[in-house]
Amino acid sequence: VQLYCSPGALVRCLLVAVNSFSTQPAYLQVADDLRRQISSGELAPGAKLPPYARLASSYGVGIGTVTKAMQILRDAGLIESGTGGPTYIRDRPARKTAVLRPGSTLVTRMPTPAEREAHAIEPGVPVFEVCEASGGITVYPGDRWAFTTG
Amino acid sequence: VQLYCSPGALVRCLLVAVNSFSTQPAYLQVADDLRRQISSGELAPGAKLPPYARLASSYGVGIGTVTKAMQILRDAGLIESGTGGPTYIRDRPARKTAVLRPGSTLVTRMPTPAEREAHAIEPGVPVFEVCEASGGITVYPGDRWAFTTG
DNA sequence: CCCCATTTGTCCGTATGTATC
DNA sequence: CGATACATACGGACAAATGGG
Repeated sequence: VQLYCSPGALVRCLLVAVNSFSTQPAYLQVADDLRRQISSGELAPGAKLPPYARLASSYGVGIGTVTKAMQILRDAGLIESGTGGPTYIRDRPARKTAVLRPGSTLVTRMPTPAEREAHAIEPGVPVFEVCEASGGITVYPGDRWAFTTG
Repeated sequence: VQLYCSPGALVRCLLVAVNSFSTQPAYLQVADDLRRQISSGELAPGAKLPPYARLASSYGVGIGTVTKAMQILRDAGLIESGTGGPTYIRDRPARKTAVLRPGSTLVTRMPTPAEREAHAIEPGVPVFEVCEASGGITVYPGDRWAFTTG
C-alpha cells in the first residue's frame, strides 16, 4: 500500500494550529502557537508542558517537528528543559542596572560558546559588550543587566 | 546483517574533528570546527562552503547532523544560505552610533518574529530596546547600531 | 526558453543514549 | 529497578529554489 501523504498530514489538515496549506513550516507554526500561549499568560511561568509525544499527536506532527519547535523556544529563552525531565515555562530574571560611562561604546551580539560557559549564559540570551575609552572590553549577560546614562 | 554501529560512526572514530568518544554532540563539534575556521580567517567572508553532503561525508556524520550545525551557525549570524543556493560566510555590517539620552534605559534581547520582519533582522541578531524617560520604547537592530553617552 | 541536476529546507520515522521520576 | 521523557543521530522522502546546458 502506498500512501500519498503521511497519516500525520491527514490529521494536520483538520487542525487549526498547524495548517498544511500554510506557507509557514509546521515547526514554526507549533513554536508560534506555544509562544502566543506563553505571552498571553495562558501558559504561566513555572508551568509544565505536556511531553513531546503528546504535543506531537495533538498538533498532528512528528516528534522531530516538536523537538525543533522546542529548540527554537529554548533559544528564545522562553522554556527550559533537560534530559529526562519535563519542559517548563521560564520566568525572566530581574535586571540590574549599570551606568554607561562617557566615552564608552555599547554593542550587543550573541555570545561565543566560551562566553556562554564563563558567564553561565543560557541559550538564546545576547550579551552587552562595553568598549571603554581606555580600550578595555567587558561583557554583560543581556538577561541580567540594563544600562543607563550617568 | 546487523551492524552494531553505523558506517558513519566507524569513520568518525578515525577523524580528529568529530570524535565519538567526546562528551560533545557531533553537531556541536562540526559547528565549532567551522566556527574556528571562520574566526581564524581560514574561511573568509564571502567564501562558499561545500554542499552539506560533502561536509557530512568528510566529517563522517549524517546530513541531518550537518544541517543542524548549519542552523546553529546561521542563528549565530556567521553564515547565510537559501534553498537551492550555496552557503556563504557572512561579513558583518558596520554599526552606526546612536546616543543614549539621559534618563533612558537600554536593554538587549532577542527580537520577536514580528520585529524580525518589521526591521528585516536576520536570524541570530539581538536588538537594543530603548526605554525613554517619557515611556516611549524604540527597537534598534543589534547588528547595525551601537550606543554611547552624550 | 525549457529541461534537469544540484542543493538547501522541511518533515517523518526510528533507534539509541541517558537523565529524571 | 522500571517507566517516562528529553537529546541526539541517521536515513529516506519530498518540495522549492538555483543554476547550467
